[in-house]
Amino acid sequence: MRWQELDQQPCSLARTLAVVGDRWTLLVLRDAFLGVRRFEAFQSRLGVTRHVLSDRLTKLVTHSVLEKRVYQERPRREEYRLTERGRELHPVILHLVQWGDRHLADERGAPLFHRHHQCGHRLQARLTCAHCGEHVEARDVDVAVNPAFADVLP
Amino acid sequence: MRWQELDQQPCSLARTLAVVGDRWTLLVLRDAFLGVRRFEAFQSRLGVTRHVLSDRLTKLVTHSVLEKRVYQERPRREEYRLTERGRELHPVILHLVQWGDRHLADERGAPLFHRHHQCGHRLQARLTCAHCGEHVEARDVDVAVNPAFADVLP
DNA sequence: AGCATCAGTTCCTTTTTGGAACTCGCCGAT
DNA sequence: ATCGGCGAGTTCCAAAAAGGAACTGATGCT
Repeated sequence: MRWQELDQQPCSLARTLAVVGDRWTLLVLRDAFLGVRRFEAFQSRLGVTRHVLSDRLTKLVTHSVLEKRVYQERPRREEYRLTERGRELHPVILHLVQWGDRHLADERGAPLFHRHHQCGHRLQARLTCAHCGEHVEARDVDVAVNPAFADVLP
Repeated sequence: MRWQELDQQPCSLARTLAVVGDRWTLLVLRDAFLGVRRFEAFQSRLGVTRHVLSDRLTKLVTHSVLEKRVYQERPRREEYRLTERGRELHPVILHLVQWGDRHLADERGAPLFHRHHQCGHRLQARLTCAHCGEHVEARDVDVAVNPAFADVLP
């Protein structure tokens, strides 16, 4: 299979990665969550080539993760802002960050501190079940094939 | 910046992506969570080239996300199993899957159904604060630079 | 007129992927 | 004892993506 054909797979992870799984894309989103909106700002913060950045931003706009908004006429300039869809990717980034904080930090600890605004404590992310509210781990999840996909999935 | 230098960045997201951010890596982990352990099985399910698969598995073992375990001598054969570190990446995959379920599914719905074993309901993942238990969204998180990194971070 | 800013684009080189075939150790059947 | 098969890779080459640096185009500032 080619990476380009990922969006046609009968798998939500594959389809999602077709949108955000390219190199640099999640780093662009990290910066977007930190408030970055302009091309130049993304470019200088990430150090990614302008070519690749342009490609990633365009792709994110195509999939409605970011939206382009005019912030100045004459000369016309546009910036990129997270959409609601884009904000829904926040848990993904937060869990990736916390995994790095736990396993890849040096003696100085995590580069950034995350605090839960409402309770004031250091944020430790947990995945819970929206129905019962309990903490969920990999072993607590039963996976079943949707019968509508029974012909293409094992 | 080159993608290879990502692991030296003062950012946990960048460092984590240096481990799991390459093409195919998260799909390998998806299959690992579904119980796949053998090279041939990963290869035929993913359709990725053997070359790339070999590279990704080796990298995941290097970072202790998977471990290699002998399951047969003569001829010696090894399989790949998730470690505790690897299992901690489950929330990342689950959130990516649910984002795809919500935004990229066709009329048949999600390809896989996830059920919370303990409560029996369809699993809807939520990120909560381990301290107060409340649901956390992007806007509820205050980010601050760790003073130990003040010289290199804005 | 000349320089600067921002958001890209263009051109060319270096890395990564993709695809297919090949290796190695061993087993079991002919 | 040779032949084919299995499992886990490795090798080789072509195609695609990323890296680097310079260039464009509209406009505003001095």
